[in-house]
Amino acid sequence: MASRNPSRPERPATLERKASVLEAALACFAKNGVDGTTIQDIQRAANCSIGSLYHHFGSKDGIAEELFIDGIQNLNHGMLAKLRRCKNGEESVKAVVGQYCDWSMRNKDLARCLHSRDIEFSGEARARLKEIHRDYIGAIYAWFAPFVECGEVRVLPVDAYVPLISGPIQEYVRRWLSGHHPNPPAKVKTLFADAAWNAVKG
Amino acid sequence: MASRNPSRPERPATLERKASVLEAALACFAKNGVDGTTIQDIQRAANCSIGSLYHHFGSKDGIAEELFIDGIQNLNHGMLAKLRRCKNGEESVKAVVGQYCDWSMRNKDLARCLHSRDIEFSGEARARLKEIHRDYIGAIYAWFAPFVECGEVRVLPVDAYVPLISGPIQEYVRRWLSGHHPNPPAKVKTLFADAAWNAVKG
DNA sequence: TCTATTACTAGAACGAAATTCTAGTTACCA
DNA sequence: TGGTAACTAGAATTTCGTTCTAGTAATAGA
Repeated sequence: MASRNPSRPERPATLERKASVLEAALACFAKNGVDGTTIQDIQRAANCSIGSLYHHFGSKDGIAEELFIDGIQNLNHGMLAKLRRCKNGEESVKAVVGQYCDWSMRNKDLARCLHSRDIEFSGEARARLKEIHRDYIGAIYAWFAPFVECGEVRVLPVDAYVPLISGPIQEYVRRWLSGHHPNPPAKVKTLFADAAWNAVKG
Repeated sequence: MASRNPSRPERPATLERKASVLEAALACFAKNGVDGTTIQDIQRAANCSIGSLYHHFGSKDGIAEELFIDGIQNLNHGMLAKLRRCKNGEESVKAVVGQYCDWSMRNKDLARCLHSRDIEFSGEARARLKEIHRDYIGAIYAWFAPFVECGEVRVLPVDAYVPLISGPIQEYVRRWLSGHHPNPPAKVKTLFADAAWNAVKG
């Protein structure tokens, strides 16, 4: 998309407009889901024209993609920042659960967006997500590697760690977000953190 | 939908046709996702007319709904059947994990359908699902209640059991189905079953 | 300051895909 | 054997994402 890789830099007002569109879109997505909101909904909520939307984002999914990617990066950065303040494996594992729980409660709409499976990612976005995920997982494994080496954390198939540690809290949050049950995840945070630690401690 | 609540009973050939449509639709959904397949795709694959599809299912989502509901019921029945052959809490908890794993591997396409979030359920379908879920959860809790009472299984917030027991295997299967990693869940089945038991044993 | 370039806005036109409508045809029951 | 309702068929309509065309406005370079 030439329009999204301008040869001349963007104008100052552009960032503001994009941000306002993203905010409006997130509100719409939160209310009616991605598939349930039309371009017109977003257009009206953001007070801008169709042309403007397509100029900045290229497509409806482009908007969702940007929200999704921003959201994931925000979540990832927060997680790594939290981890770096931990002293050992136990603290780290429990921090992962706690941080996921806290972030989801603080960013309910965004969390709902990350859980929704109905964004048709473009090849470009898929590649970007893969890269983000690779970097993130790399950083996470690098952080935990020493704890595994010294025996504080069990040696397991690599694909097993994330489901064992984050699976329960993710599932709980997913159910909470979709209105399946009313009890916010704060209630089970430490319970699930303990369970996660039990599942992977050496 | 009057056409789906006929005042006169359905004809014998109807079930057959509906089944062939569902089969064709599942194949399409598995290949291109629910959003990625058109009514025409299904129509061609099932060798029937648009009118016929709408007569029997009311909408594209109606087809997806029926697959989804059939799938969930199949999964649930299998689970309960398996549980009833267990002698104690430990066997039961581990059976839940194992059965979910086995079923997902045996019914990959259906499992993918159950994990997909892009079916827009009608109010009617939502109600039906709620009812199915209520019955199922009721049966599950009834099965486990004695083990909790005798202390073999821990007392926990009710909403915590499912995520603690099934969260990890569900997350693992989800990642496997979406091609995130290539290792089939059989590899971690007993590992996750043990973890589940550890999380809830008394 | 003037001018060329390009970001940006706007909304009408277009096209694809879901759904509805109309016109039958076929099976079953009285 | 006639009436009724399930069922089939596909053309017409609608909805909605996207593209196109025609501008306006900011900025860089002369």
